Amino acid sequence: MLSLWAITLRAVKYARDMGRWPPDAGERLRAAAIELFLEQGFAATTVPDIAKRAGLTTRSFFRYYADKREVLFVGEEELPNVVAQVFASADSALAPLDVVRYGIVTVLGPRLEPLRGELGSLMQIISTDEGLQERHLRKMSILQAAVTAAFRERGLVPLEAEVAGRLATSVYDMTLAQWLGSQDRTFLEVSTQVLDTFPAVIGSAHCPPCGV
Amino acid sequence: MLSLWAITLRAVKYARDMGRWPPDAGERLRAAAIELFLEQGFAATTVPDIAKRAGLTTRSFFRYYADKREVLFVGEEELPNVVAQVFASADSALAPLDVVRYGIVTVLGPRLEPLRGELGSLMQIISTDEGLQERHLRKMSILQAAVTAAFRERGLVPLEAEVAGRLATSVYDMTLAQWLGSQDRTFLEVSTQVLDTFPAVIGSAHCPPCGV
DNA sequence: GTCTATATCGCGATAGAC
DNA sequence: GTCTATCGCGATATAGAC
Repeated sequence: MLSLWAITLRAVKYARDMGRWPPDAGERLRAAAIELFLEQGFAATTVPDIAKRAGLTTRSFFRYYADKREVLFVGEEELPNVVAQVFASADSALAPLDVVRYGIVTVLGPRLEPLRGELGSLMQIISTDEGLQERHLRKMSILQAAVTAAFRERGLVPLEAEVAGRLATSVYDMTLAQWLGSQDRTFLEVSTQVLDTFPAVIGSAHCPPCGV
Repeated sequence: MLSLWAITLRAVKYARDMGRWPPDAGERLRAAAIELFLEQGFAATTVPDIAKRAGLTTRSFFRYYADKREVLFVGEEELPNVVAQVFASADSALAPLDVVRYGIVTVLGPRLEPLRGELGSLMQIISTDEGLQERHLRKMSILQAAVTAAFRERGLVPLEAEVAGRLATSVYDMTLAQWLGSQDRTFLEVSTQVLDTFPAVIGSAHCPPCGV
């Protein structure tokens, strides 16, 4: 009975100004979750904790997120779009690694540079939990699949496309880690250093033009 | 006391019958799990199912494996040893990619070639479940860390070592997938093709000696 | 080995919004 | 009325505590 009253009162409270329910339930849940993860740690935070802070129930949490980890990976479904955007505007004469460089300079860098603080919080939480690290690896795997597909459409044979996709993903992942771990380097500075390391490690094996 | 007797009796019995049954509880649990995963699928198989088929209790399962996925990843802790074995015998003049080639030819190929059937079953199960794919990615990540550490001890600077570690892991992962997906190619044939794809994709981008 | 917290999800009911 | 977001209840399974 008491709970029925509470529901009714809350309903009345919101009916006037902003609709039946408080808006952006998903975003409120996400904010509450990140707060709690930072305060108490990921493992120590339960879904009921999160739901309570967001003013919702456990059941509602699972309507928005398949599991506790997903709140840290929203927006992932946009990755293929970002990849497509890069490839659509990239000069078709560019070598694979230069397509990656182009994408970082024109799209990834500008997008990520302003988000340093937020990304730092996310990666800091992720680093504390094995399950989250696995989830991060899957995210990279999804990105890799998207890049591989794009390189294939660009004309690379499947094996070359997958290699290119893996290279691109490695560059991204390494750059992100180095950048967030550094004090004052820009994303672009770090990315350039990472990119140039690949030919340095592999390049000595073979170079058709000069025969080395 | 009773359990001690049981263990002793079983040990004697198995010594006689030469492993007509799996030799120990962990291995019996693993065999039961893989059977059930193949029969009913990973998600549809519960830990009580596995324990029952192995003649043990749910509690016992968790004494041997941290979770349901781990039965498919036993032996992973040996990976760093394998890596160390390769690097210990590799000519110190070899370029990074040639160290990888050397390790595949001398250690990985001979080890994996006879296990094709078993590895095929494992990868087939893994491909059906997202959680298992994540776990596989973490296994690759652990391998990568081991290779990176080994390259660092070999004298590469950290960034180069990580690139080399990622390259090595990609070669392994791609080779495994291509090999298991093919009909009659050997692990070594596939690995050579994969290895040669890396310079082909990267080489044309930049070459310090000739400036191209 | 037993007990229990917690994650996850299916189902039906409810309360406005349109 | 239909639709949608949410709640409440309960069932199952995992996983860890005692």
